[in-house]
Amino acid sequence: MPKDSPNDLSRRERQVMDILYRRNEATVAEVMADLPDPPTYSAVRSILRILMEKNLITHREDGPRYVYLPAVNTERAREDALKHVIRTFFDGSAEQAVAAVLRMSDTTLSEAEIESLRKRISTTRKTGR
Amino acid sequence: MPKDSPNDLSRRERQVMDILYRRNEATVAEVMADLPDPPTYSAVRSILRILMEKNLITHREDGPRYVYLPAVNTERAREDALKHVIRTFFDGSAEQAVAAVLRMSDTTLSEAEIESLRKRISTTRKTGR
DNA sequence: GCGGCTGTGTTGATTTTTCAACACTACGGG
DNA sequence: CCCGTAGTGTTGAAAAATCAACACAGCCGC
Repeated sequence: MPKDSPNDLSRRERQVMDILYRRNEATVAEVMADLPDPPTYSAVRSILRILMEKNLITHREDGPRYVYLPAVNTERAREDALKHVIRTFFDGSAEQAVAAVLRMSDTTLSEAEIESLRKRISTTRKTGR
Repeated sequence: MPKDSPNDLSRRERQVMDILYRRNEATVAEVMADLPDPPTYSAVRSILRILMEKNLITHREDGPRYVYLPAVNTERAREDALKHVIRTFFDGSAEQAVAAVLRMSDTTLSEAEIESLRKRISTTRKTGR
């Protein structure tokens, strides 16, 4: 079996990574605030330290404190996440997955968004092989 | 923060759940075969036992052995997985997520699949608000 | 100047996860 | 009939993850 990076993370590590992806970047306090069943400040910092050691995140200084952010290309992380879901839940079929999203989103996709997707699909169709 | 069931699982537990979702059901041997860095037969059974205790999977007897399968509605699990990815990586925008899938899948989506999506989108457009 | 905040650095205990070992049962072949 | 194989049930040890405590530094207001 190929290795599957996000699946190598522990529970807390994954929760923290998700938060960082969601917020793009965050301070310790922000991560802590978003964690379910938040542990102490110290504990959160421990997890961040481990993620640093694994080179999954970096940090920059923002005045007096650190701001943490994912080390990888966000684009890449997104693709990996989508691929994983498609493979795990939709038998590898991107089409099925898209169909499911559309079904789920009936009420939330705006006219404009749908129109833009229609255009994109037309384009793909022309250029696709 | 709302609780986020799949994120409550440990590393191995999640790996096993993913395998079960992917295969729909599996024997211990099959799960073991699909696990990265597979531990012993016993170890795999331990994880399955724990997942049973958490009511995340069930098993049925197939002749001499057990076949394990996810306890929940697959449909529901799929939606949850998609929602999680959309929320975590696409800022909650289903449209962006779909666009990313289409971009990724240029070469793998067949004409027929694309056509069927176009139809689906037209429909959604008519009935959606 | 100095006490209180807010932050980081580091260490060690606790808890959970992960794993393997062992005992036992059922079945099929020689 | 007896052995080997292929399973399950159960237990406990080993490793990893999780957490909290403590020490220290900088800054701000009084």
